[in-house]
Amino acid sequence: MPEALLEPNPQSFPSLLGRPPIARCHICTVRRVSVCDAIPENHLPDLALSSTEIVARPGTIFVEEGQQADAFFNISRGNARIYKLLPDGRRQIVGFAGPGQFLGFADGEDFAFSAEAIDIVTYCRFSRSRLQALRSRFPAMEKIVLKIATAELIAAQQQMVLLGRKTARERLASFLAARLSPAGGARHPGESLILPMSRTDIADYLGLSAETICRTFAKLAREELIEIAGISRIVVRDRFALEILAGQTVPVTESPRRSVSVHG
Amino acid sequence: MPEALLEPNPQSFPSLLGRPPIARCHICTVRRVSVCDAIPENHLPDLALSSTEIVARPGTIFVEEGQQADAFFNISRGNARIYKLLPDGRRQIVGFAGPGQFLGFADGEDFAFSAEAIDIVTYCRFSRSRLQALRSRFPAMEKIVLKIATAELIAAQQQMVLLGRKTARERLASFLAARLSPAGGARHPGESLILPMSRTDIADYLGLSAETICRTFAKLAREELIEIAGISRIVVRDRFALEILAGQTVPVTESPRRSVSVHG
DNA sequence: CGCCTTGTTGAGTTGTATCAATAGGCGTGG
DNA sequence: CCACGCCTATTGATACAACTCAACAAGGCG
Repeated sequence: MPEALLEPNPQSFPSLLGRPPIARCHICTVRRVSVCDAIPENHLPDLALSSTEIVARPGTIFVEEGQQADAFFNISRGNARIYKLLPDGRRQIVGFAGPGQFLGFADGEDFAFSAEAIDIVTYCRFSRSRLQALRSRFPAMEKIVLKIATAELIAAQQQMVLLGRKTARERLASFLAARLSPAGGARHPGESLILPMSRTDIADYLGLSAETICRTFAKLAREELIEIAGISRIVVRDRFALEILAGQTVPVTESPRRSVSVHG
Repeated sequence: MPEALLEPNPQSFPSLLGRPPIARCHICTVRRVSVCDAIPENHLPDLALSSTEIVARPGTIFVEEGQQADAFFNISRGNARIYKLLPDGRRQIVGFAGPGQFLGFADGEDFAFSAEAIDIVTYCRFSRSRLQALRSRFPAMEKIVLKIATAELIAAQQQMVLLGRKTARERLASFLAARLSPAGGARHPGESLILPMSRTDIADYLGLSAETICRTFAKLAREELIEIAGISRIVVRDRFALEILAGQTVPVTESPRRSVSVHG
């Protein structure tokens, strides 16, 4: 692995990446799309001093379910899987976190999820008390945090529909459709998607087996909705068909039918 | 239906229930377990004037997915199903809301869920702007709202594990276990549960068919984990076995195994 | 007392999981 | 530069949990 930046430390380590910490937030590429956007430009040095930048190599578990929830995290580079385990090891991935993603919502004392680096992940760690202080000083941050929690809740409910009521085909279509550029955006004839996670990760996210993911990818490719352009690159050939399959369109106003058959 | 309180209005209607509105919050039975707990006693009249109390009869859809999200709701009596629909009518219930429950989190302009009364539901409606005003005046409310959103997010992630990775048997056990009095509480030899929702509701909540719910109830009863003491009353005979089945116990610290077989 | 909705049970089907074997990528070392 | 080893992906064969369809029972209400 050509990671000149990484130390022998087996897990992860604080890193200044060669820059004075006080300027870190000024040059942060995800600041404007993260919680940190709540902090005015002239207070960025405070923000930098309130957090620690950490690099985690692939496979590093940097948040663990059951551990004391004493910090929040903001990912600046790379991708992580967020998951929960059953006692016998069955895994459900509840989300993937990429650049700009805020992590750390906890109900009680402990984290209810684990987070593991998929590729090389760089993130900032805020101790709970430091973030608390920032939230008091900058009320905008309180609002942004609530906004993030709300958005995650809505997304989680959407995922419940997927897990509870969609077929394998519909699940994979939903997964791909959600990763395309925002709906209504430019409709390129073939939009390319990079999937940093493994087939097993996708399976554990969609509540399926890795084999079913493979087979369903292959089927969608045979039907020319997508093209498998590499192990982690998918070209979307028919975005419209994919979105219809995903069933994201708002249902018409009509009295709800219960327990509708999928196969009828 | 012996509902002397209900008017001919087919949907729902504002109601003062014969009391001056200004005193409504003082006598509210769920105030201390809801967002309203953030308002000091001496400001309760303001709270009462900021909201409208409404009664909805069974089957009334009082929040509809896609409608403009211009209000929040707090249930004071009764039970509602919170659900999302797919275009062909398949339904996923994302939660049941009972007394004290706060509703109305929305990401964008519109509600992402519908809410329908199961039994007679009494709720208070706060227009978005009124609640905004209250949140500005009483910072404690902002904190409570965030706390509620966080708790819902954690619960939603837990439900994703259920929908994505548990068997029918485990799902039903989880459903029942979650409805028992808090873990570690008094372990009555036979705790009685009242389920206000139908088998079909339970099915749409657990991502199963109504038939599977019936059969699984029957099986758990044959094995004497529970007793079916009426169409909506379940007596839990072996709480411990139920909780083990549910798999709520925190997993041991161990490297996660992916895609573990359930049947092996 | 009979209608109508909801719940229960049975029989058969099927989507997806499991088990198994092969193929493909990629880094390491000869 | 190619062979080897290891891990992930893919494809095939089979099994089974849960679904669908269907018939009947139970309960509530007019």
